[in-house]
Amino acid sequence: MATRPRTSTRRAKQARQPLGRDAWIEAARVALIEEGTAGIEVNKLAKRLGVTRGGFYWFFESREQLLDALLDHWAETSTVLFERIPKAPGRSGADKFKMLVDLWISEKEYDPRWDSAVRDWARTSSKVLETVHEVDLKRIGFIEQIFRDLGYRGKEAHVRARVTYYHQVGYYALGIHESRQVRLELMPYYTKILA
Amino acid sequence: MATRPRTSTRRAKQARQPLGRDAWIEAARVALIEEGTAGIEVNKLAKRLGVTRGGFYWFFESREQLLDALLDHWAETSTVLFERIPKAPGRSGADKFKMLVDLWISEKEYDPRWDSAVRDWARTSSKVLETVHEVDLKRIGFIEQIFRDLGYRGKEAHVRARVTYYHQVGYYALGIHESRQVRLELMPYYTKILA
DNA sequence: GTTATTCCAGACACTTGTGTATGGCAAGAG
DNA sequence: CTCTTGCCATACACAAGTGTCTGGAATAAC
Repeated sequence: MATRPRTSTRRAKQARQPLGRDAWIEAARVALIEEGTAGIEVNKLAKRLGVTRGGFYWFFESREQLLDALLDHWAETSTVLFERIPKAPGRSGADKFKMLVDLWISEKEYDPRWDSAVRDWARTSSKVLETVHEVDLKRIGFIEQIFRDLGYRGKEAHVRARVTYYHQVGYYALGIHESRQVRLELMPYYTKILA
Repeated sequence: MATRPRTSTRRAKQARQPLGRDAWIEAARVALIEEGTAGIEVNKLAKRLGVTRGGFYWFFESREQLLDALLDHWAETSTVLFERIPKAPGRSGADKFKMLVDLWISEKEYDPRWDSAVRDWARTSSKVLETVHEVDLKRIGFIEQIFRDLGYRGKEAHVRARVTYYHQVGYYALGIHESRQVRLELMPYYTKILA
């Protein structure tokens, strides 16, 4: 009665290294970026992690609960990068604007795909949409502060912040992949127009 | 042996009025907007149309073929609105810019949700992404022409067209719903900054 | 060295979607 | 009126996903 080779089924021959709740969330994040919410399937995530679904329900009650956790994760980590720019001590308005552009162009700390994926998700989930709105308003507020430091007042600072932010969101929404160099070449024009 | 009330099962008591291929595509379009590609299910569309899936496979070989038809439909009808603006006879650059803003704000001919939905779709389908890219480039070309009519030259016209277009895409991507009045109030600022 | 806890494998029942096959009504052609 | 063609209902087979349950291995606790 063919006993299965139980031991070698393990994720490697390494010592036991349990996944933990965060690993499932991270896998869900990647899946969301690559395939959208429809791609977040417990089976697929398990395969991606090199296990079966067995352990999933130890961490989460349901797939729905995983999605909630994923959204929370995004909300927690998506405003910090913008918040610290206007609050940077001893920097001029021009410096801060440059910091903002760098944040977007370098794409090191800020991952636009992560952002875009959540935004897609929001289009079909009012709950997610609400969260995204809150984050957007916070970010625009921070950018508006930058334009105030540049000397703009009132509504003009607000509209300039909007144009800047919406433009960037649109850029990512288009799914363009321009080289870093091309984007740097266009930067002076952007600076002239916006700031 | 309980014969079913066959006659009254019909979509109404009206005379027979077959759906036709386009009706299925239109239903798919609505479903895409409301729920994304995952929401495009043959069963749901049938329910929406008041029939069963019986007739679907008379028009389409598969669900996949419906999606292809839907993408084609979008590509065919999504550049025309932009194309005719720069080609409008006897209009100044300022007029044309205003026509562009009107096209976006009125949201009569141009349905931003239809656009956004396809863009979301493109994020997880390279085939769709390709089509969307082509459309975007065409549109930006038309807008660039408007800025040339406004007197801008070379790269500046190009970047201004980009900022304008990307900003608008971003605006819709954010899923904001501002009143027409609010948007009209902000318009002078936009005009000052962009044109 | 027991014992308990943590995490995972695999089988099961259930649900929901696709595509096929068959039969039948309705409307126009003859 | 008859017959053909267009369009739809319904039943069926199949595939794929979710959530539950049971058992078992690996590690930590004692």
